[in-house]
Amino acid sequence: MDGQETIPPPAVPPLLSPPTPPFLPTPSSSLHPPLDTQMIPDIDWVSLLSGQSFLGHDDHSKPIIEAPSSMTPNGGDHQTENGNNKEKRKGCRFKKTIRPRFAFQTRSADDILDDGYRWRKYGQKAVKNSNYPRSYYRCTHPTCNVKKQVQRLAKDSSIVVTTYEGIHNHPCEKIMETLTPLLKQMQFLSRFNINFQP
DNA sequence: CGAGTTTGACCCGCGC
DNA sequence: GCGCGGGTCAAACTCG
Repeated sequence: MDGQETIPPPAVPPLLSPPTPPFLPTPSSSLHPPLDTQMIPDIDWVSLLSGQSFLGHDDHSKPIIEAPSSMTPNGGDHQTENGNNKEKRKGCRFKKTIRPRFAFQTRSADDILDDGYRWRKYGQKAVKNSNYPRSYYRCTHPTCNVKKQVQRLAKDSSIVVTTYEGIHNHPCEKIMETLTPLLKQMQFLSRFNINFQP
């Protein structure tokens, strides 16, 4: 091992039931959490929202699936400077890097669960042994390279399997939108030394 | 008009 | 070496 962690990959990623979907239970009414998801009580939402890693800071926060090597172009940030230069894609695509990856199932009518981040779909593929296509999404934040795959279970079409790859390096927009006025108000009130005591 | 989606083509890794 | 399957690109298209 050359210093790199090799996480034993599940040959076929088992579709584990969730400890935790990383969708964010924000107070925003625009969010539509899946109908049947479970939350991990100990998840570090602060770290998650602040864009820090929430994986592996403790035993209980292990990702559901740790995939070993996801193929990411140029270590994850792949931009062809000239779109027409397909030759550049040769050889620099699919560099193997280790990125945190985890999946979870949700029972939902919607394929896309609103996790508070903004996603842009960049592909869709029919998957073998499945009637449902797999959709590929990328975080729209300019410096963030998190991806996710969304696919319905062939056996149970009401279950959506979402696989996240990478960690957001920016706060969740929707939560920040919601929390910012709240925090300002708290700051304002704290000036007058108001204690919130029961 | 900009942002997001669709979709066919392309590329790569892997198993045989 | 070849074919298959999965992942990504990018032009065309749609939508607000």
